[in-house]
Amino acid sequence: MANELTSRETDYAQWYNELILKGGLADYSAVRGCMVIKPYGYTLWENMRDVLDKMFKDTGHVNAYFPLFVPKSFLEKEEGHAEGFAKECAVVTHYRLKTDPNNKGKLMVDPEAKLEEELIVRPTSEAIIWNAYKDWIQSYRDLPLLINQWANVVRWEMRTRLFLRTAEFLWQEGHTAHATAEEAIEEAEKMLHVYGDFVENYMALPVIKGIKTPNERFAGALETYCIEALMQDGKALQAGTSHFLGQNFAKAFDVKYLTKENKQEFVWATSWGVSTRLIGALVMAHSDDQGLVMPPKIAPLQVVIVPIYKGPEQKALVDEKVDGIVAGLKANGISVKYDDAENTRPGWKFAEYELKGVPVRIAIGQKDIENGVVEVARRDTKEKQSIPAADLIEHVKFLMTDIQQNLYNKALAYRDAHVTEVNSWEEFKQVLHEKGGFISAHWDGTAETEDKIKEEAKATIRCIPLDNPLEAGVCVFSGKPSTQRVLFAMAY
RNA sequence: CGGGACGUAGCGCAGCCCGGUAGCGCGCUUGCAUGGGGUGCAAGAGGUCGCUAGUUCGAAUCUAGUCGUCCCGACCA
Repeated sequence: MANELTSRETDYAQWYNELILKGGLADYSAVRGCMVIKPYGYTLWENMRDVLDKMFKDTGHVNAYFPLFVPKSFLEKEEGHAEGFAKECAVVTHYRLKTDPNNKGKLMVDPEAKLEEELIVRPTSEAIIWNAYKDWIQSYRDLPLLINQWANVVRWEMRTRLFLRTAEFLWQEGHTAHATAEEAIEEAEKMLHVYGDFVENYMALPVIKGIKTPNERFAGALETYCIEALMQDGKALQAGTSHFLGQNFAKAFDVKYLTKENKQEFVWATSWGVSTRLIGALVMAHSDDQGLVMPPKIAPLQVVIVPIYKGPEQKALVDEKVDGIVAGLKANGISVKYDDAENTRPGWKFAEYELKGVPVRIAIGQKDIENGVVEVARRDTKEKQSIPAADLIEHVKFLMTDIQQNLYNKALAYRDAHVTEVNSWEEFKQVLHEKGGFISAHWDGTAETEDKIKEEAKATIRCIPLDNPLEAGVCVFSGKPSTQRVLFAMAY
């Protein structure tokens, strides 16, 4: 075995990194904290993006594009927002280089090309977008304004990890403006459900929808909604967020509209986003010690066909069969690759496509042709089956939905087995360290207790689930009265 | 920002202690065989040893500096 992977049990973090690198999703780049997203990984992102984009459009949103650079003064306007992002911003101070007179062949920043005002590479686009909205919104007739942007953003993180936290990442950010608070809240909740729908139905990953505690809120938001997913190592991962921003940005950027009654009012805002981080979630949720496992609905490649033959005569025979299969699959909207590369043998290909997580593999050789069958292997269970050639297309269509469902069921069973109710601090720490997963526990509702728990146990409140039942109890840490359980976990 | 590791061929590494002009495996090229789970044999191509300065007849190796990347923690999507 040339390409042995580190197992999850041996070293989960290393297993994760190896899957990304060896699976061909991404590579480290020459720039600290920034990665190259390779074609296989980028195709995955495109597939995710296409589905989400359609969902956004189906809910009335349109795409636009705003500048990469944000004037520093814009970022300052919303105080909480500025504070939240200030320490991780890349800053442009000059606009020109020149050849260094003291160092032949080297370039230096031209000190005469200093910008009047520094430009910040967007860590998020609220500021630049709300500055534009000021001019776009005059009347209640201009509302709601429902805009999304697909973009890259930069956050100068201390420590980065492939897909989970890179200095530059790709994402979408929705920024909407509304006439009333109710409508804005409804929008923020609607988009949370769009995200939940996407992650569950396309990524095959169950999520818990909830709201963040004030401590964990987005900088500048009045309410942050989130979807939380559970990874195979028992740590939680925030897969998407949607924020009700109140009138904070409208006030900061003076965005008012005229009501029907001819009165000036500040507009109400939301923003919501998911990023390439979702790819990290996908990898950690479904993959195994043999490699990646891609859910069929968004897999970069759904079916791979490996020919098995001796000599050109057999190869020609196989080619002919494969032509028909490829056409049949494509006609059914299934992506397929016929890998007839000569420099690798079948066994190598089998292992390679398992590493890449291609949901279905088809092998065809002389024996199969004689028997009128093809060999079909599914990545999730690694089962191999001989299928009558005539039934192949239908069978593959069945596998696409069955694998998708199986991955979801597996992830759901794992998640459900890892939500634990605890009623004492001892129990809390024990479950957290021995079992992991979500811990449902009473909390007194204070930021102080939340901080102490974080300090002592490294667990944070992931969310207060939507429609959380009220239940009288005592805080697991402080012993003070509590009205409901919240979900704690160690998180990425 | 603290702690740890590393930088030598496309990739993974050895050589460094004890200085003498660079090697192994994979991959790549060509040929023949092989082909139902990471092929075998043969012949080839490929490296200013991260960068800079110093010591020396001579530096991948010793000294000083410098740049960069990764991993583990605290902070964050």
